[in-house]
Amino acid sequence: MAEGEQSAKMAARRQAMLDAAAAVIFEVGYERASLAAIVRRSGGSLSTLYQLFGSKEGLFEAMIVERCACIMEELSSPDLSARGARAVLLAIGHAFMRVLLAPDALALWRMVMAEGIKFPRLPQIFFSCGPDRLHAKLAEYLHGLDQAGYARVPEPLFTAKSFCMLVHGDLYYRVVTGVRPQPEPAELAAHIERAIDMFCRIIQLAPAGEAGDSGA
Amino acid sequence: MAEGEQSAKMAARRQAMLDAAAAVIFEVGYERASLAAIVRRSGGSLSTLYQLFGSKEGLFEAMIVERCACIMEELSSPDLSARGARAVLLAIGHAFMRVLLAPDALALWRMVMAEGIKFPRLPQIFFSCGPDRLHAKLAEYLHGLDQAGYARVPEPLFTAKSFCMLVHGDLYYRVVTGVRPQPEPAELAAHIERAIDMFCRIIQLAPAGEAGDSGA
DNA sequence: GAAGAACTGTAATGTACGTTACATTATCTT
DNA sequence: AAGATAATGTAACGTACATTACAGTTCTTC
Repeated sequence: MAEGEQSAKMAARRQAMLDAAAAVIFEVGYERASLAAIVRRSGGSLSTLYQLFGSKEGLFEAMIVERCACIMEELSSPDLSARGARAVLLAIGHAFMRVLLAPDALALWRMVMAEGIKFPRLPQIFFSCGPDRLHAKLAEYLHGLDQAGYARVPEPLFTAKSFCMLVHGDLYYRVVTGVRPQPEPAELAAHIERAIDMFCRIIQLAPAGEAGDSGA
Repeated sequence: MAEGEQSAKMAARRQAMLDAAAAVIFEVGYERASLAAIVRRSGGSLSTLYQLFGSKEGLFEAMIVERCACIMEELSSPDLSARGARAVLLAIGHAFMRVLLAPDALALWRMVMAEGIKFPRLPQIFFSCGPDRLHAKLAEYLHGLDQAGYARVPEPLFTAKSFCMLVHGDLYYRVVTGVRPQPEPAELAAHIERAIDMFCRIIQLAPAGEAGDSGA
């Protein structure tokens, strides 16, 4: 049990350092984040940090990988339980926006954009953890709607990607760049509904609720 | 004429420094870019740089402002001369993507995302130079289509934004993050056409060419 | 063409920080 | 509980770089 305690404690320290790194780096950016500030926040020591992660770059990569998995997890299993295709799409849209607009997800995306050139693995990991999985699930669902005759989705994957584009829309850009504050729930809901309306016209989904109740 | 030559020469130096700053900063990022490297590239001297821009931050802001205006200019006057609404939308889509996918525009967008927290003016300038103007013009055009009865566009501005979203789509994200290379012209054209097809369904534009020849 | 201003090159300064080294303390094994 | 192992705190090292100071050079202007 002693050994277990040992590694458990080290694992906790490791996690604390990842959390501190995320907090500091997300706030000021990779280059401006100092390891001293991270250690000050996490507890432990600089020596331990170097032992666990090898370098500043190592810590950064580990932190981003961990954050990608953690933040994007919710996107990989969308909730398809609502009654009616439009309701399902609405639920997916809401879950999507809830994840995207979470402060950590905003910061993560900024990091991926900012440091993707220097750390090419990051965007790859980000896409495979997040968008790729969601697109695949969504495409599958849309294909089901098509097969069942409730909608016309000749290109499910492209259509799934377009769904995401319409839903996050201009709003996401403005929030992530900080030119506008987070939307109030009502505004967000209105935004999503308008996007879903458009999307339903794209796939020619019957506007009323009668279609798609068990579509996929 | 002597004074004119003087300031003309200084203006050229200033421009060279802005260009060099763009080249270096776009390549390695703001923090990693050294003023020495910029001066080495631009010619002139560090002293002149400080005289013209005051500080590294001053140079950076000036460079971004200049680049925003320069890169986004093409977007503010979309070409509406094509025959038929769908052809106009296609032309706008192509111009839009040509601008967005230019290497400098990709780098500019990365900078706005990366440094927007530290330099809040940058995203504001970026949006007002680029997206805001394009959205307004496009909304105006779409409203014209609606008035003429060629399409149904109850919310022109939101619809214009959605147009941009659909056109740049997932493709833009992947190129700007570097997870995929620039598309070949054929692939790009196919992407845009699919997006326009979808958009035409949204606004219920007649698929054939008979409508909208002088719609706006 | 000489006085003066503006521009340039280089060196100096101060600071911040990644990384390493080492002495000290805590933890685990037996 | 003693010895071995690992974690911590601190300090030192080297480097990179923004910013300033200054001496030399070129251009402007009368």
